[in-house]
Amino acid sequence: MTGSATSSSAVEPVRTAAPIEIPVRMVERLSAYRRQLRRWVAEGRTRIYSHELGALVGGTPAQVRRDLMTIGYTGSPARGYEATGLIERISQLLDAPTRQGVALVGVGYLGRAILNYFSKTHPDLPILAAFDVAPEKIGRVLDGCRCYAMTELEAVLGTQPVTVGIVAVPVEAAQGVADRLIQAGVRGLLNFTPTRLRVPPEVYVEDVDIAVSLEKVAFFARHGAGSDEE
Amino acid sequence: MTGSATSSSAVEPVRTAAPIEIPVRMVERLSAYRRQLRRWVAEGRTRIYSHELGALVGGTPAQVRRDLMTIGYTGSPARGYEATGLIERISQLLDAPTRQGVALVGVGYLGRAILNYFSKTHPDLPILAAFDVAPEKIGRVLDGCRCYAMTELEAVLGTQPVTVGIVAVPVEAAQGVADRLIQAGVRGLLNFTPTRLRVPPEVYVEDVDIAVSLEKVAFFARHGAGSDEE
DNA sequence: TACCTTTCGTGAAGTCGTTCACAACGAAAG
DNA sequence: CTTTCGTTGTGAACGACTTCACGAAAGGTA
Repeated sequence: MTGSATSSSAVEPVRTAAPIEIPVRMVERLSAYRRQLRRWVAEGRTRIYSHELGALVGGTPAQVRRDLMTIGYTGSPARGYEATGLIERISQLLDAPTRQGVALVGVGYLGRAILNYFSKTHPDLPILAAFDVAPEKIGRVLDGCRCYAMTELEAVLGTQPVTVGIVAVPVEAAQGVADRLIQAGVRGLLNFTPTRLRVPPEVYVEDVDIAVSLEKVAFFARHGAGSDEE
Repeated sequence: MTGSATSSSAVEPVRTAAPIEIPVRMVERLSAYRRQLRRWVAEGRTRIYSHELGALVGGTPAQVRRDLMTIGYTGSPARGYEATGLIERISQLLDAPTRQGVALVGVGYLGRAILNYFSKTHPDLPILAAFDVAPEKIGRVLDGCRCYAMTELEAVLGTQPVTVGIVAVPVEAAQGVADRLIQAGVRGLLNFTPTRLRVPPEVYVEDVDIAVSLEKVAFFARHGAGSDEE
C-alpha cells in the first residue's frame, strides 16, 4: 500500500531507501530473526530454510516466507535463504543509516541489568550514556557506559546522537524524565514504569510491564496453555 | 471443555467459575485495568467511566466497554462502573482460587530488580523463593524473599505452591533451569533470555525480550511513530 | 538427459480482534 | 412531568494479520 500503485495513503514522506511500511509485529519478528541468524552464522551455517528459522523464533514457515517476501528478500528452492545476506537486508531496514544511540535513565537494578546485557551483546544501537540521581554512581563507568548526573542530561544529549531513551526510574519520576528526554530530542521511549506517559504524537512509546506479563503467565499456567508466544 | 451447561462437570472449583475463554490480549488489558483501578480507588474515587479507564491504560472507551461486557460486568449509564466491584470481578477471573506463587531463578541485577519491584507492589502472586548459584547470595533474604541454592530447587518447590517460574539466568543456563522448574511442577514460565525454551505443550511460556523491544522503539522513533501502544 | 524431492513465492481464503454506530437508559435540570 | 445530556451494551462492519494451498524452480540421482 505504501509507495506504489494503490492510492489511499495521504501522508507520504517517502524519503530514503526504505519505501516499506512495516507493521509493528513484523518489526519484532525481524529483530528476532536477525539475532537468531547471527547465532546461526556464528555456528558456521550459511544457509537456512524457512522452517528452520521459524523454529528458532517460534513461528511458522509460512510466516517466515511471508515476512521475507515483504521485505523483498529472495531465497532459492532447495537451498533456502542465504543467512548473511538476510542479516544484511534486515539491518538495512531496522538500523538507522546514521549512528543512533540510546540513553538510559535510572541506574538501579533494572538499569544495571540492561547495561550489563547490552554491553556484551549489542553492536548497533549502543547505550551512549546513563543517568542517575545517586551521587555515588555519578562519574563511574558501568559496563562500558559512563554514568552522569541527572542535571547533565540536556548537556550530554546535546553532544550525542541519542534518539531513544530508556525510562528505568521509580514511577513517580517517570513523567518528568520522559519530558526532559523528549525535550532533549529523543523520539522513542522504552518505559518500564507502570504509567502511561503523556508524550507528543510523534514520539513512540513502548511499555514493558513485567507485572502484567507475570499475571498473564500465572493465568495461562492455570488455564489451558493455549499457544505460547510473545 | 470449561464447565459447560450440562451438570456433569467433574471439578467445579468454586463459586461463579469462569466459563469464559479469554483471549491473551484481553488478559493483559484486564491486568492493566485492575492496577489502574486500584490507584483510582486509592485516590478516593468510587466510580469510573469507560473513557476514563480507557485513558488510564491507553485504550479506547469502546474497547473497555467490550472487555467489561465480555467478562460480564455491568455498569450503568450516567454512573459508569463501580470501581471496587470491578476490581473484584477481575480478580475473580485472574487470580487463582487457591494461593499461588512464583519462583525466581537467577538473582543477578535483573532478578534483584524484579524482587525489589514485586515486594512492594504485589499482594497476590507473591515471589515465594529465589534461587542462584552464587554462594554469597544463598541464605540471604532479599526484599523479603529467601534466596536458596540451585541444588535446593526441587526440595523447596516441593513445599511451596509455586506454579510460575521466572527465568532470569544467563542464556546458556536457561533451558536447564526451565526443565527443572517444569519437572518440579511449574506450569508457566516468564523467560527473560533470548532463547526459545523447549517445553511440553501444557506449559505456557511468555518471552520478555528487551533487545527486541529496544530495537522496535529505535525503529519507530525513526519512522513515523504510528500509534504507540502495548 | 529425465525424474524425483524439497522448498520457495504468492494469490486467496480465513481468522480474530477492534472500532463503529445507535438504541436504551438514568440522572439532573427546567 | 418533560426535556436534555451523556453513557452503557451490543450487533455489525471493518481491517489486519495469518495460514492455506499450489505452481514453479532447483538440486540431486541414475
